[in-house]
Amino acid sequence: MSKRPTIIDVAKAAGVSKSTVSLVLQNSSSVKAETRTQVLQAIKDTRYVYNRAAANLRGAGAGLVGLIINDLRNPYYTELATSVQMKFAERGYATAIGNSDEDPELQAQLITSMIEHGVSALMIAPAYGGDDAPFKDIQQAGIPTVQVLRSLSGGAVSFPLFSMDYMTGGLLAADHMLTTWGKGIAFVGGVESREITIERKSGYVKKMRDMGLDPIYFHGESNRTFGYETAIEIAKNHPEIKGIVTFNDLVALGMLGGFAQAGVKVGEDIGIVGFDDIQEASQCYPKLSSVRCDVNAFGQQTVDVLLNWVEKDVRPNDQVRFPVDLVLRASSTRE
Amino acid sequence: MSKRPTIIDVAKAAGVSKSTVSLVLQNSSSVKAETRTQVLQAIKDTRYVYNRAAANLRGAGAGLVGLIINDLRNPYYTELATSVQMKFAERGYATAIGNSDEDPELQAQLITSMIEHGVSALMIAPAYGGDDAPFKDIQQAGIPTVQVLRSLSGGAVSFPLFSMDYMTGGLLAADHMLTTWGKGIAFVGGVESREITIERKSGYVKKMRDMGLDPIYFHGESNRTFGYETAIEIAKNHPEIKGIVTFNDLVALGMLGGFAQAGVKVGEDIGIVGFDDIQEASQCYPKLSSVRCDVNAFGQQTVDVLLNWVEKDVRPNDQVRFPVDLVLRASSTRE
DNA sequence: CTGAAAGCGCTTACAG
DNA sequence: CTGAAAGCGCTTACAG
Repeated sequence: MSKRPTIIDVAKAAGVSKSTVSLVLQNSSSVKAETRTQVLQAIKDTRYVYNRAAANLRGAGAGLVGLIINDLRNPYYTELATSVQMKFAERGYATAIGNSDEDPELQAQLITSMIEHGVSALMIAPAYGGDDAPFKDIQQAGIPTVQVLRSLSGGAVSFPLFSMDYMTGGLLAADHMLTTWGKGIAFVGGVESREITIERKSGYVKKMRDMGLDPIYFHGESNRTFGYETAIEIAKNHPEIKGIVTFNDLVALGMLGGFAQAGVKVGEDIGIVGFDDIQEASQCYPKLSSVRCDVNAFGQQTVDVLLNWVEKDVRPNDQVRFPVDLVLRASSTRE
Repeated sequence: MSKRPTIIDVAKAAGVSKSTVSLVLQNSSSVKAETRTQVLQAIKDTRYVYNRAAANLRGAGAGLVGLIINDLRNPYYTELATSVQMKFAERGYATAIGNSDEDPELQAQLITSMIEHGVSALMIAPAYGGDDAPFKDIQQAGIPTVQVLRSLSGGAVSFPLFSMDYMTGGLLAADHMLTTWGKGIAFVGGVESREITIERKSGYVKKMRDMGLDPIYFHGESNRTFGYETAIEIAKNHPEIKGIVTFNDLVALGMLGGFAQAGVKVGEDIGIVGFDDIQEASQCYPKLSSVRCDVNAFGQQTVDVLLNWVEKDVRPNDQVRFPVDLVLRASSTRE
């Protein structure tokens, strides 16, 4: 209805040609300061808003990047989304965040839509399953893309992977638990055979095997509910289990509730260590030991690398792992 | 690099004109089925991807909507984002989610960026503060916009507000607490004098006043940390407080941790009722009573109304309130 | 330092 | 039911 003013309206108002306005818009240094000021004023006056679609069509970068997350309900990913978006904003890019909710169909739709909208780069924490047609499309479109925190197993297409050193994290956690709570250490959470599950339990498995022990698994969805239910199950039927390493903090937090319900004292009767060290880990009761993954720093640095790829055509390494460490709190340290 | 195929390439491959391809792309009924099939095949063959920028420029809707959330770390808003995005996807729109993180500057940046990218509609859970220039821009651009779950106080610009019936929620909670735990009922959380705080505590305040009681407030950030700290403070210095109504579940959840730490038994020594009924409320220990706001249904319906505005030019009412109810669980019911 | 002109990939009346 | 032509609002060499 109220037609948006265009670059031409601004040019008229400022008494220059539209080329000059365009130059001002991109901060070109070849415009006289005085002219520039006039144009800027005209932009204000006309309430002009830049039309990305037109700019984009003509070949300019869209200034748009896409972030696709597999589970926006998980604070770990939410923290990633937050830090990534801020960093992108800082560098002048708008971030379109999409939540695939672990659904490969939705993920495909999101990817298509982002390509259509002309994103300059893509960061994806992939959902599992589905075919890799959408990934092929990304590749075909030549869009710089990294996968983060999770890797797609095999497949014809592969993007550089930025993730945490989950193996070491699991090793640290398992070592600490074995030392503090004896041999009956179980691993809880993670859908079996998924790439990410294999990674996250690898350290635990290795440590157990090294000690000549058999790993004990309770695989399942990595959310609070599964943790809650598994805690009750363990309290009832598994007196041999003395300590638990979880797939992530969400599971651990759920277990805290389950054990409380069952009257088992965490940090006394049984030890738990989580994974991710989300904020809540230090705000629950008892406070949760956890493998700390500094997702904030991770997000920021990954953005920098990705934008280097976009702007300077520097392709990153195929795999980058960020270090993790173990934070000890009441849930796993007998006092 | 690998140049994206255009509508012309497809036309060539299919042996038709580019107009026909365009028609097929928009599912026009005036294309012969046979021709359509050919074109579709050509699209597959050429790995053509639609270029929104071009379409958008020529006047077609961008198929893009924007959702701006004030706090992506709060599960309540995350659930909203999830349901809203899915509903939009169902109706053929891509959703760009942005997190203002309660920062009016960032919010302004997000708004500008979304306008530039030509969103067809905007849904905003606003951050407070800052001037309303960005909102004026939205209005000027004529973009159908609703504010959700939070209202901007006053201001020159106003958009239809879709929210919950917080007043009734507070009334129900306060009534229940007064009946079950006696007169010493406090309200915890919410930054004083913010519109949303006033709304969320209004029911509690009214109920207390009606009973001839003075309201007791502990205002602050509405997160776990504040809840945790306030619980410890109350355990130490406020034996007169027997029950608590919180601003939201996050605060209540934090208090659960604080009281556990302090050795106060929630549901026995003191009662707590939360607000929002996020998933975690039924998965913590003790389970949390809460004012249930069905944010999922809310999100879906709000999307429908907003898209009706976009597609059929039906402007919604200035204010719509969704009903809430009280869910009783162990945290507030003495057994 | 600034202007005139071409063109990005679509959609949309308008003919046929 | 399909094609030829104009135009959306920018950017980008190219002159001047």
